[in-house]
Amino acid sequence: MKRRQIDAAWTGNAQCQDCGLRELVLFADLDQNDFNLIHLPIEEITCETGTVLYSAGEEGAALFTLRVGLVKLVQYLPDGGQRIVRLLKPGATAGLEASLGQPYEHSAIALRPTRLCRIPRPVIDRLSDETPRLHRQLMQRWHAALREADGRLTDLSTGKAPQRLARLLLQLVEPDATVSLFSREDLGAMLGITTEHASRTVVELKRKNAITELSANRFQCDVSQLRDIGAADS
Amino acid sequence: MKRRQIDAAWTGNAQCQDCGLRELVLFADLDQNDFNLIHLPIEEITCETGTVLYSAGEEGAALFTLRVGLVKLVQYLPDGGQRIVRLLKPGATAGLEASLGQPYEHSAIALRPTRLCRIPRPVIDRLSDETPRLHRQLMQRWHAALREADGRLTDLSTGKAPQRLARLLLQLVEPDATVSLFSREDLGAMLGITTEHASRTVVELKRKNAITELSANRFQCDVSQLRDIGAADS
DNA sequence: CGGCTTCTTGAAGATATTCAAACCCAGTGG
DNA sequence: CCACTGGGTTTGAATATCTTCAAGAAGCCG
Repeated sequence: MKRRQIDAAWTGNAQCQDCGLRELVLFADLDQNDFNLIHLPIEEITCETGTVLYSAGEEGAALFTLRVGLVKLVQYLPDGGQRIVRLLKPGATAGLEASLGQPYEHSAIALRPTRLCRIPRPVIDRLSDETPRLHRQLMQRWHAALREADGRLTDLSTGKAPQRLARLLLQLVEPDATVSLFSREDLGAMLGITTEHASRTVVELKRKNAITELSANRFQCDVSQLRDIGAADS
Repeated sequence: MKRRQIDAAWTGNAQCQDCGLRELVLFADLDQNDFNLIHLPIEEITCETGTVLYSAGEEGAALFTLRVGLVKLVQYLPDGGQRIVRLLKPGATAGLEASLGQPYEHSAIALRPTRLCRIPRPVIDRLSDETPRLHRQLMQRWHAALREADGRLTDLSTGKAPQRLARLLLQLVEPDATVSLFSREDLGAMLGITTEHASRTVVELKRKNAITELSANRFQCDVSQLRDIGAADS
């Protein structure tokens, strides 16, 4: 897996006022006066699978809003292994710690081609001082992140491997009942199992026809069967 | 285990300005003017092991700051089992969701005799509107809760049972190298293993003399050995 | 076509679960 | 006082699940 830093992937300055995701993103509540407070460019970044948005321990210089794609937050374990701590979907925020002046706690890596907005910390600081409207949104973000984290524990770290995988798939299905899966290594790091066992488990669900491989790592899901498997292990 | 609701356990109204934990608690940054905004009583509550502070799904009417003791936040699984999502130690905050007007996401239950302050939501709302000083603290709380949650995943849901238990013990040791443990059932719910296996694992650490039972559920810890066990499984 | 990585498969052994039974201990009532 | 009871804990044995190590298959890229 090639890992590129994000320096070269600049797309252009964002037009937040016209953002199609206004409802979703951090600036949902801001008005025109608030936008006038922004004096630093908010970049819109496009990057491909494997791109490292930031690394654990770095100074938190910016915060990211995900527009398209999928991003993993990973923490490295004492023994060198990695554990995926959270998955970010469009509308989610990465690097919230930055808004508190803290270094990043995870490494953020794109799992698919991804588009996101990079909001420099000074912008957050400025807005934070001037408008309370941002606070509500920031808190909501913290809250959402925490729910995600709790859910990861109850959904993806509890029960047998097939249950966990089924629940993960249910979190990832598109409205058309398809899923793009990522590498078996990442799957293992998500579910807390070995790469090999992740592979076996995928095969097992395929054998049961709970999922059907359409093309490389794209699957058609039998949602109701996945729900059965995820709920109680038969 | 008897579970009492907290109605009867009222100790008195808190004197926040004089609070010995000012550094630790939510109101650390407030000044006299801010305190004047508080028009509802902040109760100081004392409760014993097993007391339910609040239950998942209830309207979030207040937020709690833990002064003494230990509190578990549990989420109930689809299959009826419970998983302990977080452990709160003195200085931590329970029920942050309340400050966003959301229902509680967990049930909070005391694992030991506990003292805490109950801050009604209107107080938070009022202060939130009037003083930005509270925001920083609230964010810090969210941040801390999130770190806790992430840590639970990497420390206590990864690796073999003895490793997990060792790491949990290290989180709980007092300065004098002793630990008060809770029930085997709760241990299992923390570590993601069965009650029986939790029991066996405790016995195993006792056999290795990594811990020594002083009295019922009080142990003397060999911290350095626990660290070894927690790091790599031998 | 190599050479590389990722995915899959196999088999042996380690680790955890399940179900059942024994145990301990505190509280109850005869 | 002692037997009885009920909760939580411990133990045992059989089984299920996961890991480990090793090797083969399948893709991908130069």
